[in-house]
Amino acid sequence: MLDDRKLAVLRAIVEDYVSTNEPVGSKALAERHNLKVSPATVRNDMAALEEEGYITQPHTSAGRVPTDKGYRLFVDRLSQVKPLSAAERRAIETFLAGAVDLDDVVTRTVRLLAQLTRQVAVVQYPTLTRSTVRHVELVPLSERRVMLVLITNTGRVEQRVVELPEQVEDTRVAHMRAMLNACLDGCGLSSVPELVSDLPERLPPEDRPVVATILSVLLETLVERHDEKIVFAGAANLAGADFSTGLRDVLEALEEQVVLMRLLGETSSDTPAALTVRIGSENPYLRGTSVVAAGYGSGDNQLARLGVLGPTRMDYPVTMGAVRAVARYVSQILAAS
Amino acid sequence: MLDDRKLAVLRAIVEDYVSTNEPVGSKALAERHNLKVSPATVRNDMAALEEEGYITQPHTSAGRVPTDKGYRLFVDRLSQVKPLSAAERRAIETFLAGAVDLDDVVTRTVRLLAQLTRQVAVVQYPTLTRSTVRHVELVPLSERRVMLVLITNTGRVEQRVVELPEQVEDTRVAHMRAMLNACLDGCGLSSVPELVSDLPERLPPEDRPVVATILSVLLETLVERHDEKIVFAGAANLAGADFSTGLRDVLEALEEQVVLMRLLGETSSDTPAALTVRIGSENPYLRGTSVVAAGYGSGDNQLARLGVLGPTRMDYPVTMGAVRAVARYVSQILAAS
DNA sequence: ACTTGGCACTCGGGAACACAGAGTGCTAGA
DNA sequence: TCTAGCACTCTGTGTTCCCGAGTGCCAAGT
Repeated sequence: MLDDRKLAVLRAIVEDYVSTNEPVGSKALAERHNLKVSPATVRNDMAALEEEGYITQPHTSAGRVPTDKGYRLFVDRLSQVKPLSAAERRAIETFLAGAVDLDDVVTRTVRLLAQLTRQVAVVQYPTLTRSTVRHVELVPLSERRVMLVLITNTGRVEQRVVELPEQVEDTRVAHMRAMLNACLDGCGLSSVPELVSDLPERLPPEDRPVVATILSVLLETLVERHDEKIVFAGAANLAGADFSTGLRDVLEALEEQVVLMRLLGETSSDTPAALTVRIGSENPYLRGTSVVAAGYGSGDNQLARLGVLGPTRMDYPVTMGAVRAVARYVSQILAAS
Repeated sequence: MLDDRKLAVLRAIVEDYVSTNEPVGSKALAERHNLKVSPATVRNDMAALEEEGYITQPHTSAGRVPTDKGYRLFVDRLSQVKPLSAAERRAIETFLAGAVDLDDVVTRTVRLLAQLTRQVAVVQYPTLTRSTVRHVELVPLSERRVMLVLITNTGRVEQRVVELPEQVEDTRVAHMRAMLNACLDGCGLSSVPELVSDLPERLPPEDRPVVATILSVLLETLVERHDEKIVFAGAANLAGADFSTGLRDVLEALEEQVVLMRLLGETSSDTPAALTVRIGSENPYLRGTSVVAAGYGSGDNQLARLGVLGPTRMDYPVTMGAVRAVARYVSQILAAS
């Protein structure tokens, strides 16, 4: 049904349309790409492609524009991820190397990605649930208050103030801290509820209410932060582009953690680090945009996702190259720290 | 030069233009506000106001539009801050009361303000320099690495990983922690450099290199975070409004911490909590926008600023009311925690 | 069987134009 | 000092017209 030349025509249409932002006609197409056939032939192919739903014309007697289906075919079969230039790779490396803590890594990453792709970049914070406890700290603030600090192996720090039901001396706090660390150190966060479930029972009765209070806050922290934090950058890049769904909708989606999460998508368990591309109507909520995302994380376990969001009409090979490269570098950084 | 009626005319022009977004003419003005004079008289007044530079006409034979100078006069002398409704106040209270930590307070505040004003809200994190040390924590991560955690009285937590020059046992770490806390607890952050300057000398020689390393990281943290973190929300509200300086510029400014900082302005030392309004060209960098800001903080010392950014054509009385109210509530929350 | 050139057709977008309406400035009168 | 009237000047809108890019289709060529 679709011979090689028709595919070549589709590829050419996508490439031209992406670079010019104007519907591309048969004549211009035949000469710009050396297809070695006449415009008339191209027209026939275009008619076939349109018949199949890969391209469409905005109105009669205008050039053709790729449909979501067309982009999909292009991404899947007609294009190759374009690797970054050496200069770009160096820039990434040096820029990310300067990060001092997890917050900084994430902030730098999202800015870097935005600048590299000239789109809106989105980065999800490493998921708590898949990381492990590195340390639990109890800091006495006053007689009846302690601050609970949870440090994970990804460098993430969560803290909460705990109001204690009774007055507790510092030595007892220190003891509880030792207790907690002995119990939890190195364990996966998802197994924490299980591990602490019988902890109060193993303690002297007088400690139980206090420890129970602390544990309830700890568990609450785990649950609350279960839905993950997401940051974005490069909103200014939206100014130029035009979205079928208004600019307002896009900006609103960016500030809605939940929507953003859905857009980034879940890490598919089989090929965790692979690039995911969602084109136009394939996206939940935001149908006028495309999302290119990838998982990242230290070593084998994927911690979270990052990606960019842009108009359907984007340069997929380049964008995919940038996302993939950044995901890899961030993974390296996290693994090293 | 400007009698009462002319001022009334100016006020009416500002109010009408803000609500309709269209140049306001003499006829409509004379009937909508009961000025008890004829359009012709209003025209004369308008001519005078234009002469003085308070209003201008986009083109001959269109209505008048306030200039920056006109808005300035309106804000300074012709309007009163409009207090929030009881329902709004309750909403603020309940919404902010649910915050669990400082991050949460800031996030909720910025969203609240954006929703309340339908503009872009900007909130600066409480300045480290004016807060005090509540606790310093050293958490051993491995033989040669500790995590330094700094907790301030505003609930802010800064953490850094410190690479030690030599292997250090946990007991020594505990000792250093006690040392540090004895030295710094309750002190203002700005006095930390001074306080720790002679600390190594008071220690046994074998501890000096390690402590010096830790201190250098501590000081670095203070310096680096000196330029403060700023967050914003409500960018979607920009979609409708039109800015003389392109939308792109505004979005770029929002992502530039430095620019944003300049826009919020410094807390004027004499009247710290007062509302600051910068109109159009009074703003550095972004001249097409207005900024309404106020300081906030627990008790007397102003910790940081918050505010909104919007088109010059905004409803100043309402916006100022919202900013003032939110600043007060946040201050309360911070003082209580 | 596919490709090519030719040709008539169809729209969108821009230029030219006219026109109504809103608003102004000015002058003369109350 | 205010008001009424009047002539003038714009912008925005609607209309018309035309050009050109692009198409679909057909018949001829390879």
